[in-house]
Amino acid sequence: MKKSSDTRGVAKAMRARHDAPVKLEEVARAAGVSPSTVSRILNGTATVSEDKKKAVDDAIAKLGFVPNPIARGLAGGRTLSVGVITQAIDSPFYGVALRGIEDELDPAGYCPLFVSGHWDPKTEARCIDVLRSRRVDGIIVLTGRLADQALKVCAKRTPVVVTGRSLRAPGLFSLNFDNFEGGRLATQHLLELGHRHIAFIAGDPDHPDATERLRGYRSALEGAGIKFDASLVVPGTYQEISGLMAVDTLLKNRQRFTAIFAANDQMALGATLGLQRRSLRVPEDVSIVGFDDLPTSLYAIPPLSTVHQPAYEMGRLAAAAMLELLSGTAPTVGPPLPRLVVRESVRRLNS
Amino acid sequence: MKKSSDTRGVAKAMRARHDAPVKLEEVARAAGVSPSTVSRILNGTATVSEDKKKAVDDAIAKLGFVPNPIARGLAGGRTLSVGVITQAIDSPFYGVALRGIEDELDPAGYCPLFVSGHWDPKTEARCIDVLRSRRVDGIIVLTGRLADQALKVCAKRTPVVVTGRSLRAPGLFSLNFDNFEGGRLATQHLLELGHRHIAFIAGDPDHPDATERLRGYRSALEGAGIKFDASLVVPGTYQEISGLMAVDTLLKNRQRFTAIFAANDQMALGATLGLQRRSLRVPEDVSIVGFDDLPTSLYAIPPLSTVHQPAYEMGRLAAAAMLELLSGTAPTVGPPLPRLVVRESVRRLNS
DNA sequence: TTGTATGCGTTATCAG
DNA sequence: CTGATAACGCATACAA
Repeated sequence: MKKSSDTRGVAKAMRARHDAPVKLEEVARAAGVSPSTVSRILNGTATVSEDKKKAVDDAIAKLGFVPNPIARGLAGGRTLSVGVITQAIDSPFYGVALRGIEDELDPAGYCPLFVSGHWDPKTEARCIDVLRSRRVDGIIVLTGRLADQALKVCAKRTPVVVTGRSLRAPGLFSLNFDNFEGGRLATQHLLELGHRHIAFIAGDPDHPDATERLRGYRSALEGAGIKFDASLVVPGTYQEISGLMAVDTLLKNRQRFTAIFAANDQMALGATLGLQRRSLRVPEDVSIVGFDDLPTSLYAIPPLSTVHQPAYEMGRLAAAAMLELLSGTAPTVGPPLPRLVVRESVRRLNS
Repeated sequence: MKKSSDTRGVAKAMRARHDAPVKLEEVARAAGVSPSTVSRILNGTATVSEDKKKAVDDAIAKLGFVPNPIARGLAGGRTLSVGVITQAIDSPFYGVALRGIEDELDPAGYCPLFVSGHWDPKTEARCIDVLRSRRVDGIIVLTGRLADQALKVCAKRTPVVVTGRSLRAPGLFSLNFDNFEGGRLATQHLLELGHRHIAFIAGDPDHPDATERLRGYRSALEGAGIKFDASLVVPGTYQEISGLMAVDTLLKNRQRFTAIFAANDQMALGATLGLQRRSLRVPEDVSIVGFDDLPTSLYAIPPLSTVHQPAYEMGRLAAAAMLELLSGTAPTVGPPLPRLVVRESVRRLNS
């Protein structure tokens, strides 16, 4: 181990090459106090006399001391980081939620650790293991397909906040979104514009979200005295392409419809494209309403009417709830409400 | 400290409530060897006799032992995590790159730590501090506005991979994308379709990307013997809205143009919407080419012709380079090449 | 090849 | 209010 055929000492060597990070002990020496006192000041663990506090603060400033979270985590059991299980780090929808989480956690000194579950229960379970092993102080789960039970078990050891479900368990807080009401709102809107034949492009039936939106659709229909017609419901996968294919299916089956409610914006956009390919215009020939209100939906052509799902706010709320959990108080935040955003993809039906 | 008006012991209490994580020492005892031997087997630091190795592996499996990265980080100086400075965690473009990074790092046992710089040099500098303090083994910077010099300094202590620049320094590897060539490609394409009056919606002039794309545009024009007309170039901000406004500006100034090259897809989409608002159709009246090839551009209406920027691959390459850096070998990966993707937003000009 | 001893930078538990 | 001292869980020179 001399001339280094060694491949692992690199990072270490680089660190050594220059000034090593200043440590708490040095601060203590510089301030003429004990390490414990410095620690106490840093964490507010106990009251310290004013003069010593000042001396320490000065020393910290002068030396540019930054506490080492790794050591802190080992010693104190807290890492000031919270794990976030999202489904795909590049999801246009969840991305906004991640930003909300980041914005809420940052001022509190916490740092999010994002991992992707890819809608796979096994992967999500592995994510939990990874986060656990990294000793995160808490875990935020954005929807996902992990069994409720698994979350409850997890919550016994690590505080958990989960969106998209309604659960109740010790150490666990859930923040659901009223997808049923959202689905109802969208359908209702089309009904009020005079539409009677409203197709529904469904989402993945494994998603509780998706089935709730479908329920909302049915409920609105029935409330208007319209019989539910299963042949107007086509399956989808939440991807654009499935919206496009859904339109093909509807048209091929010669279904009669003047409006489409898609269970998410991505499918609504796919459907719009599908219609255009058949020379059907939106909204002149067919009205379309989506769900989610993705950032890009505002600039779709035509700008998409949709059910706004406040992902950013959802992220903030989830993070806020986590901070409350972490501080020992019961979370008090409530879920955000669905809201219809009317843009240019719908029109009143002339009867 | 009895009835707990205490707010910090919660996490710890929860952890204690159930089985504590099994530690290396217990594995050693169960296998009848010393802790160091277990450690060696875990890290492949030295050769170990077959039988002991088997005993340890069995013990690990039976006890379900998972090494504690925190302790590992403290003791060994490596955390098996690499920091990633993206600009906005919800960016549709960088999101895909993050996924590439994740996919490449995961099999190597590394874990990405994402932080957002928000295109602000100061914030990015803070990000570096955060990552440093978290003892990441390396840092990947996705473009951003941090001074080159700052990156070089950072690289002296922590290996750095940066995209969107061409730098050379010890411990630093950069992976640029040929924005000039991309801009040339897009413009060239429009020229070949017979367009002579091609407007350009520019990106933020602070972005080297943006100015390079403009250069490519000019170069192609001049190559075709067309004089550069500054009044056909309108400033933009890379946001959809600025594309929309750019069209307004162009029209208000009564500029004559049959095609638009937008410095990114978001502005191209905004421009498309702007044209539609003025009853101009794409591509019948105006052809449009974008830049980036966002996942959503395929489903834009009409599907957008654009310069494909392989963000996912870029992410993978950056991560691969980082792994090489970390293992002490000089990175060998090269940058991906720009490629034009022709879809339905352009048409040949009848002259 | 294997075990022993020490240190990584903090926090927490005690005495004082 | 403050200072010693012992963990925290693992890696690694060093000795055997």
